[in-house]
Amino acid sequence: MRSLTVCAAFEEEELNRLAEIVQLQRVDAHQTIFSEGDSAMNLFNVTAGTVKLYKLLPDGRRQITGFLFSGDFLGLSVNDRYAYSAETVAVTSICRFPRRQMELLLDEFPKLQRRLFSMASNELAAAQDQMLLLGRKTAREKIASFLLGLSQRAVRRGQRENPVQVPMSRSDIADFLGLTTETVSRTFTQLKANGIIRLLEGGKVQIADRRTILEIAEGG
Amino acid sequence: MRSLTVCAAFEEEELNRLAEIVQLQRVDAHQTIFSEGDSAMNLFNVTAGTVKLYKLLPDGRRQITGFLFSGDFLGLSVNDRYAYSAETVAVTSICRFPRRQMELLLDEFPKLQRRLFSMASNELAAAQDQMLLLGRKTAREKIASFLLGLSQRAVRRGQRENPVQVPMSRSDIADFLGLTTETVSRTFTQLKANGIIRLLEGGKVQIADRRTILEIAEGG
DNA sequence: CGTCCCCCTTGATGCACATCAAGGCATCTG
DNA sequence: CAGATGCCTTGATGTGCATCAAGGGGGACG
Repeated sequence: MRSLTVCAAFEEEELNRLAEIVQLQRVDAHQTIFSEGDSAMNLFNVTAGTVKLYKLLPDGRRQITGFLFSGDFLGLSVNDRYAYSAETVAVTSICRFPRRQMELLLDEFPKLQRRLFSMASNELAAAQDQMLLLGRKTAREKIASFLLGLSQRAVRRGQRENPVQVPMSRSDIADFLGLTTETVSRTFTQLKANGIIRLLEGGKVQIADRRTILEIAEGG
Repeated sequence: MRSLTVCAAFEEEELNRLAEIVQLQRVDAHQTIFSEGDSAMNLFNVTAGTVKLYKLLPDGRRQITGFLFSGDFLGLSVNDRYAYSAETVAVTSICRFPRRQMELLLDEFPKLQRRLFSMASNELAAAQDQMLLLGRKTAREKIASFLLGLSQRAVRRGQRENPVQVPMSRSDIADFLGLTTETVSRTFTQLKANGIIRLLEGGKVQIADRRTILEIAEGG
């Protein structure tokens, strides 16, 4: 029960009911949680670690549609199938909610439903930002936006905004931003050379010049 | 009241209550419905015509995040501000729901909330498809996907799937697909030359070879 | 402790699409 | 009806990022 308090931001009464149906599990890095097209049996909540969501084209081209961190939900589905695949980036802990039982709870607690809806709305807004990024930003702007985004989300989770933790590989970043690993690498190098960022140990990135990176991100 | 039946797919009891707060209005082509950042006073439902949603970068670069047709909703907001701008593509009829009153109704009719949630989920799935398109598809694949998407949505609205109605300009298509008008135009010309589509009067496009265009869209 | 492997970086080259430019055609307007 | 205007198409050229290629460094493991 106690451990459940880490299970996202729910309220007292809801928590008790959620506790009855939830299952907490730890997942190693680079493990598939579910695949696109799988029957959507569960809803998940990340409580620690990092998860990536992605879609594939038949020839293997990949688009990562989002990274999830502590507090984020995944598994919302359309007509009972997952619309994307989910894989851990690092060691991760997730809460698993059987979908059927979750739906019953939603009927019982409209507030809960409301919260989920508001989360979906936020995701939708994020998705639109990402479309703007993918369709209209340059490589440099994409990387700047990406770093800022990570930083801002870290703050919302109560972590430090700088240096930014970047737990995913260059290849994952590339597939998230619609670039190649080489371009991602070159762009990092270039931002470093400009004194805008510093690459630290353990996948951390120090934002040395926040103002400039903000300008770059917005197309300045 | 009668005219309200065109206001999307709601149920008897809900409809009566919705009728009290709704306002139907007709809007000319190329009119702004609301702008990104505006205080989100209303929720809208398109009952006829076409609307585009878009986001801008400070230097004017534009990404259209979606086109809306009869039955589609717009105006979901995060922290009371619209996350994008909305503009009519052609003459359009929309239902307007004051947001405050809509929220009260949502509390009263959980089913209504459920329906909105499911719509948001669908939009989210569509947004992820669009990310895949923007990040990883070629111009040819983008155009093929775009035409198929329009065709499929037309079917869902009960219209004919072929020829496809394409009410938006080349420039709008370009900003939706992350291309330029020139590339859109050239790609149409090329698909026409290959005998895969035919360009008809009045912005209609005949899909001559559905199988091939499907293959192209999925990266075949 | 050496070797393998993966990830990252850097360099050289190529190409898909952008940019720049111009002309056609339909619609609008005084 | 002449001129203006907006949208589309087509051609010539440019370029940002992809592709191809190779080497370096760190962690895993025998």
